[in-house]
Amino acid sequence: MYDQLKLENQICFRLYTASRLVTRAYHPYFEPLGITYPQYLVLLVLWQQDNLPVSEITSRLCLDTNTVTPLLQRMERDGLLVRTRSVVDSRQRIVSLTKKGRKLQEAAKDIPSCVGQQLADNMPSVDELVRLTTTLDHIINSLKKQQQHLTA
Amino acid sequence: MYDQLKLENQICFRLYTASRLVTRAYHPYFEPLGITYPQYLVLLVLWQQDNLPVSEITSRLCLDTNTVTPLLQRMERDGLLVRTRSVVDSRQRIVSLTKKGRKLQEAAKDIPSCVGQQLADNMPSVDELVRLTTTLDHIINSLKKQQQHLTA
DNA sequence: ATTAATTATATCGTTCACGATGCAAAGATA
DNA sequence: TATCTTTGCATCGTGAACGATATAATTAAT
Repeated sequence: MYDQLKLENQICFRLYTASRLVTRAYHPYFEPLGITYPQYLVLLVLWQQDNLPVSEITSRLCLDTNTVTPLLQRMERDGLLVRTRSVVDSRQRIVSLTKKGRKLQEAAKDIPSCVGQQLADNMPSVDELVRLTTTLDHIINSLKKQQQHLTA
Repeated sequence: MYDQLKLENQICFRLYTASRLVTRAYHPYFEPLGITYPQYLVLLVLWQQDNLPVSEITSRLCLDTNTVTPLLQRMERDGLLVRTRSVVDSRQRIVSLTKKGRKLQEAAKDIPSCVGQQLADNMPSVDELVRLTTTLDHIINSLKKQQQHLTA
């Protein structure tokens, strides 16, 4: 039995599990709003800056168009946004929030603190969450560089 | 604009992205073996202890049967394992590795260190990875407790 | 021993992720 | 201007995740 193949020694498994459980913690808050977690991420981007081309959304979320395009199509179907063709470059699709999509921001503004509290509850220190953030950024930036041939 | 709704302030997004990118880092190693990341997790469990009921696998991976059952079916289809009915409790399905599934352990034993090196490369310190592990365990255990009504 | 409740797993439908491929518009080159 | 390449997005197929529901076997209760 190789020690490095034990489940409890896998950082990847911890990341994978933590990510799933945290997403699951958001679910009860999303359900009444009729959105999913990835849709929430798209909304976060657009609330911060509206009228973006698809490429900008994929870039900010580190996702590819084959994930984002269908995601945006469903959100358009649900009346959260519209996708218009750019006038300057008709290959580009400009994504804009509808009134409904913009209005959701108000309803969502308390969600992060609610989930954050759940996380902080059994947490030794707030400092730990700060360090977590820094470490995750290291991992993300490192892997983004190494995988640029895939995303760029 | 609410600060707590900015993408760069979301721990959840970092976890989600880090998890995806790390999984993606494993992909080149899995492809020649013909397995996926979740299938690798199942193999990790079974390499550690063979002949487990489905419930034990779901429990160790923090996944539900509606995810694991199809996963096991695909792995059985690919000849990595077999699912037999328990004699003592015929509701239970005992999952056992085939020769092919057991043999993959040899081929996989160097994967963790390869990916680990990629991670450690742009990492300030090894200590940081240790703290990450601890923090993720805190999050996982805390959320597992809170979400027990869903998984148990 | 029936009936009722619980448990173990399976099925179904929807929504991601993502590799591979396609296609039309824009830009570069000849 | 014709062609060649690149870019931006879309489509397709497969494999997860997961809520909801179903089914058969075990256990508990009457």
